[in-house]
Amino acid sequence: MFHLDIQSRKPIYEQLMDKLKEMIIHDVLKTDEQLPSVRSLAQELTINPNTIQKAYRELEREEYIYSLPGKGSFVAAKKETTNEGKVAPMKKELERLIAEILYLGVPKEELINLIHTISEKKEEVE
Amino acid sequence: MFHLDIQSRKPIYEQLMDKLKEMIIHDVLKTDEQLPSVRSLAQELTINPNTIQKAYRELEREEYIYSLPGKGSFVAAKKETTNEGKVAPMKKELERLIAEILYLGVPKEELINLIHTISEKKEEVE
DNA sequence: TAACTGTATTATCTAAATTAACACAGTTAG
DNA sequence: CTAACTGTGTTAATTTAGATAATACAGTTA
Repeated sequence: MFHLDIQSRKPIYEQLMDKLKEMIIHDVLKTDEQLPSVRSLAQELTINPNTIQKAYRELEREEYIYSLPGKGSFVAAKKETTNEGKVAPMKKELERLIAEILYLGVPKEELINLIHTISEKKEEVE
Repeated sequence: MFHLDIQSRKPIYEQLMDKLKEMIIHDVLKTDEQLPSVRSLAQELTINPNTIQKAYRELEREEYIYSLPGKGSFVAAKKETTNEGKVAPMKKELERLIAEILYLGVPKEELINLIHTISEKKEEVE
């Protein structure tokens, strides 16, 4: 299903969260679609089930997925937050990253194009 | 000079790198300006000198600063890289962040405005 | 010479990430 | 009903990165 980098400085459960978020955001995983079970995914990726569950727990807390004990874990319906408490730190991080990339000489047009490209891919889906 | 969050999940040396990069990028610290010495900054922030040095070493590796043994550490001249090996992973991270923020319901215009704002601040300086 | 600089080393402590080995309860197909 | 799935919880052990502590050495400068 995916490939994780064990050597990476980024924790495995975060890498997994990123991958799953990406698939949810890009509608590769559809609303109410069932995710691989904790144990099967652990076996497939040859990592510990507890690590998978940690990722699932966090994704549930962030409302990207929901879990039904005994049944499985599923993709949650999209939920427009605009919750500033949640979005504000992400904007802050975005700002930092953009400033640095511009400083390194990447033209702003390239970044604006990036936004448009991602945004169009988003509309394809809705 | 700045304030660091000891409780943060982000390592202290990375927080320090971010703050210094920000000041260099926004020209608060000018080219060839001397940075606080490892020891004085450690004392001011009440953190270990080794932690400061780790930040400085990394910043030197990324060519944001240069160090002269016996003399001090100084802000490096701006260096347009467009070095894809360095910029590519940052773009990847940017892409991830933008996709998530858009998914959460922030309008793309807001992000484009952000780019313009940062970009203008950048031109003020050049 | 004294007081600064950066740099390096070695040891110790701590917290987070990960693994391991379970257990318990709800669900479902045969 | 049972067997094989699900998610969830717990407790312990291991590993690793980050941070601290205590020095040391060499270059710079007033």
